[in-house]
Formats: sequence, C-alpha cells, structure tokens
Amino acid sequence: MDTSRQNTASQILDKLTNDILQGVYLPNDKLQIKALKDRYNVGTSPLREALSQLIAKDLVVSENQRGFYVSDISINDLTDIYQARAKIEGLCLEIAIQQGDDFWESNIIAASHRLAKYTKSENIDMDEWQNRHFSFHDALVSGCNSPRLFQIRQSLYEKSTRYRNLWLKENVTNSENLQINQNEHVALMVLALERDTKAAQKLIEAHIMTPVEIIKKSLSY
Amino acid sequence: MDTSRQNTASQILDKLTNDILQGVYLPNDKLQIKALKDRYNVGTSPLREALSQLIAKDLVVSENQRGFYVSDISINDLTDIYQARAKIEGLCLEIAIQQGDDFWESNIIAASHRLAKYTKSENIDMDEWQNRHFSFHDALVSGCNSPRLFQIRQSLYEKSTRYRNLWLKENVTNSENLQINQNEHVALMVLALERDTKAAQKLIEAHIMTPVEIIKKSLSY
DNA sequence: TCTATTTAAAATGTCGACATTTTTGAATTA
DNA sequence: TAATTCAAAAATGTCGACATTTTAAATAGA
Repeated sequence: MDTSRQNTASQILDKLTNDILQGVYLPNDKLQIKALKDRYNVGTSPLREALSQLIAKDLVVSENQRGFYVSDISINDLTDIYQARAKIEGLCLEIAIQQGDDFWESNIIAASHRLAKYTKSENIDMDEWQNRHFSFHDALVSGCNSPRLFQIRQSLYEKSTRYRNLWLKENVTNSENLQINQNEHVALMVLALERDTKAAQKLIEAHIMTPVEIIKKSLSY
Repeated sequence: MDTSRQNTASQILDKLTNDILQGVYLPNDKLQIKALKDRYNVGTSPLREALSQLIAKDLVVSENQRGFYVSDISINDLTDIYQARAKIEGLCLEIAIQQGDDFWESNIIAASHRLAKYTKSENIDMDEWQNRHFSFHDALVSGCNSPRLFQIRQSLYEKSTRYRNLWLKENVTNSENLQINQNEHVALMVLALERDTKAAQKLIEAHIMTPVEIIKKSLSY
C-alpha cells in the first residue's frame, strides 16, 4: 500500500500544489477539509500539515475558524511577481556570466539547440516545448552557484505559474509570438557567451516581462 | 483562557520561530514532539502544523519517521545567505532610489537622525540600537513598493538572524566597529538622497557583507 | 416584503489514542 | 572485547472523535 518513502503529508502537499497551480482549484475557492479528505483519502492531520505549508508558500490563505482558501490572483500581484522574477533572473544571470565556465557555455549552446530545433518543428507539444524552454533558461543561470537565489527564483517561478497558464492558453497556437520569443532566446545566448552582462540582464528582464500585458487582458476579460 | 484571535498553531509558530532564532534550540537539535507538547502545552495537531510551516521557512528539516530537527548552520550557508541578502537589498534600494518621493527622503533623514543620536549615547541598549538600525535600513528601501521583493528581503533577514546573533555577541562592546558602521550609514543616506544608484548599491552590498568575516570566525571557533 | 432573531446544520481546530517504525540497551555470540 | 542479535521502550505519523464556532435555514416581527 505504502508505495513511497514519503509521509502522507508530503504526498498530499505535492498533489495540492499541483492542483492549485493547474487550476483544479481556482483563486478564492474554499478548500473544505472534509471534501479534501474524501478526494485524497487522507485524515485530518496530514491534510492540515500540507495546507500549512501551502500557507507558507502563499498559495493558500486561512482565517481562524473560517478555513482555508486558494490565494487570490490579481493584476497587481501579477505585475509584482513578474517584476520581481525579472529582477531576480537578471541577478542570477549577472552572477552566472561572472562565474560561468566552459561547461556553462556549452550547456547553454546545447539547450538552445534543443529549444530552437523543437520550436521549428511541425507539431509542437506544449509540454515538451515548456520543458525545453525551461531547460534553456535554467542553463543560462546555472553558472550562478547560489542555492538561496535559486530557491527564490524557483519560488517566484512557482508563484507565477497560475498566471503563466493563462498566457499559455492564449499563445499555444500563436506562431508569430513564438518566433519573436525564439529570437530573444538566441540573442540571450549570444549575449551570455559574449559575457555582455548589462545587455543580457536588460534583455532577460524584458523577456520575462513580455507575457505580462497579454495576461493582464486575460485577467480583466 | 483564549487571549487571542489566533489559533493555537499560529501562536506556537511564533513561539517556535522565536525560540529557534534566539538559540533556545540550537542547530541540529532534535525537536521532539512530546517535549514540545509539554513545553508549550499544546496537542499534536497545532504543533505539527507549526513545524510544517517552519519546514517551508527552512528553519526546520524533517525526515519521515525520524522527526524534526533545527536546520543546520554552516559557513557556506552563512556566506550564501548574506550574499543573497546583499544583492536583494541592493535591488530594493535601486528601485527605491528610482521611485522614492519627498516623504521617502524625509523618512531616511529622520531614521538616520534617530540612529546617529543613539549610537553616540553613553549606555547603549542593544535591543534599542537594533530597532533603530533596522528602522534606518527599512526607511532606505521603503521607496521600493514591491511586496514580493520585501517579502524576500524579510525572509532572508530572518534566515540570517541566527548568524547575526553570533555577530552581536562579538560586537556588542566594540565601539570602534560601531563607529565604522555608523559612518557607512551616513554615507548611505547621502548617496540615497543624491540618487546615486550605483554607488549606493555598491555600498549597501559591502555594508551587509561586513559582518560575514567576523561571523565566520565565530563559527569555526 | 424586508429585516431580526432563533434554531438547526455544517465546518473548523484541537485532542488523545493507536498502529508502525525507530531507537535503545541488554543478552548472546564469536 | 567487540560485534551481532533480539526484545523492550520510545517516538513518529495518522486517524477519528468532540467541543466550539460559523454558516445556513427557519421563524417571527415590523
């Protein structure tokens, strides 16, 4: 029965996180204890422990005696998160460019190749494209060896996921946007390899901020 | 009996956080459920919920069926946290200098005055000095109106607390260091008011990194 | 009809109990 | 003596029960 080395609380945390990020539960949805217990087949304790961690991650809010709710989203929050992400990504990239070695360079070239090849292909599976896209950006900053900055970067990326999914729905078929996006990727690689810190930082910040205006429209329908 | 509007889990979270940061529990200490239940007079559930949040905050680690432990500290972690803090503080200050208005300026001047006055006084109470020091740095970055960046800043500050307390023990009596420190504060104020972003950023990063070498010595005894 | 008040139903947060796993330490063996 | 085995003790993680609070529904009053 117990297929994993993890405890129930951790397992339920993963599932809940995923379900919130993927929109199974929408912003402001009530997360009713009993309903969740039934859905995931768990008892009160591990469920509430998972919810406690989600509070610390800002994906859930709670009020005493009034239960748990999925965190709200808003245009203000969208802008703030993306701006913070852009700045942090710029910071990581700056350090990566300062510290990156030959392997860092070659990993960028490799990841860029995989992304470019797939972007040009006929039938694009969005999950696969996302993987390659993610890997490319990971490769760019991987020269920065700061666990804490990476943790912050990862945490902001997670917080942006619900907004990003709105963007993906709008742009999954838009090949023109995809091409603009791809040109930026190539430019980022070149700037990184040239160790042009300032220009690379400026571009990555703009690159990350690109979806914001589109998402804003989705949010205000 | 119930003196507050908070639930037990939140209250216990505050107490535990404080006790870990203040060294009541030392790095790697086992946090035994039963002992904590007795100490804080609470049941299993709220205690474990509090511990779950502490895990998300990196102050506690856990291993399935082996319980909870206070997070370790190390020279690597110390360096990483302080470097990340320095960068984030620089980022916040950069934005504050871009966006700060007259009130921002006047708040810096006021906080600087309160800190300077107290630093010059005869019998310095370290708690009060810390309050004024904290307020000054808060005033500097308060022009940056990004909730997320502030949250990151706050979180890193908290993570650095256990290290900072080592520094405070070493330097509580060292008036020479306090004077060097104070000169930097004045310089920071001047640069901020002059809107000299680059210089201010450079100085704040150095200012934050100053204690690191001293703390390293404390850590390796 | 609309607002207040009362009552019933539902949900939350906390507790102690218990099955399972880990740790301890004594007994046994080499 | 040192290492291994085994049994007892202790600790962890999960569960359902329950008191308290909130919400919803029903009733009464204006």
